[in-house]
Amino acid sequence: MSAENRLNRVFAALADPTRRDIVARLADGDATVGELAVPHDMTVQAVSKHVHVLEQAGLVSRSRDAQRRPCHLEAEVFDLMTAWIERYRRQAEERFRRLDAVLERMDETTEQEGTAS
Amino acid sequence: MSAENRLNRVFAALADPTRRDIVARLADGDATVGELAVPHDMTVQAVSKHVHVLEQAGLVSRSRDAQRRPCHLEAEVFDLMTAWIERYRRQAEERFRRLDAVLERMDETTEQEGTAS
DNA sequence: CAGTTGTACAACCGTTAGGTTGTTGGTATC
DNA sequence: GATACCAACAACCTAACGGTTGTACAACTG
Repeated sequence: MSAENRLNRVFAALADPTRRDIVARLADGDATVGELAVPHDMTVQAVSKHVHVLEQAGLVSRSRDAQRRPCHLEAEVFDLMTAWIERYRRQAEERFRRLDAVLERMDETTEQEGTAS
Repeated sequence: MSAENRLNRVFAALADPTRRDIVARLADGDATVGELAVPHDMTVQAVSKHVHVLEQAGLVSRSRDAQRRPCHLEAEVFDLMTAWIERYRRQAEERFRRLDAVLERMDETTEQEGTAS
């Protein structure tokens, strides 16, 4: 799957508060769908769907323990997001830095009007 | 607006590749809706909707320049996401660290007791 | 074996999201 | 004032999402 597609799924997965709750719970330890469903006011099936979304996003993996299928958080996927975010945050900050420098120069020579876009 | 709601909107906003493209473009400098629409194979109205979503998420602000309304990237909102992500990444890593310690202790105990089965 | 538990699958339903077209509103420019 | 331009608003369509119910299957338990 492309990085573009992975980003789509990861961001979309974390856009839902129920799924963020599930991630938060799994950060504290593995859990089954049934256990994950307890604190949520919805059916186990609905939680199962949410887990499936997290699985498709690569944020959760499942194993097999008899009839149980514990969910496990794959925290490395977070790196994909932070990498994307940091890239453009830095780019924006770099731009601000340059813009500040320009404005400073304009202050020094207060005779021309700016053309900064 | 609650932090929960802000997170919903920010993650959902960045789940769309068109909107991530817009953010990437704006990291390089402010732009109008018309300019943002050029590289995208869709109508200006559609791009306008995407910008509106980014605006609601707090990722973009607009100003007024005659009949133009330039879009400006508000990169500080990224902090909200990175804070959430880092929190649970660290929690998961801490859990792994403790688990590793437990497993190490179990290895030591096994060696001491010899446990010939 | 029967019964219970944990989970998955399928069908359905109401709401939202992403896109279109058409129309309207400000703001230059002629 | 007439015209052209940028952008917003409204209505509409289709597809996807988040939830439900019902059924089914596999594995433990009695």
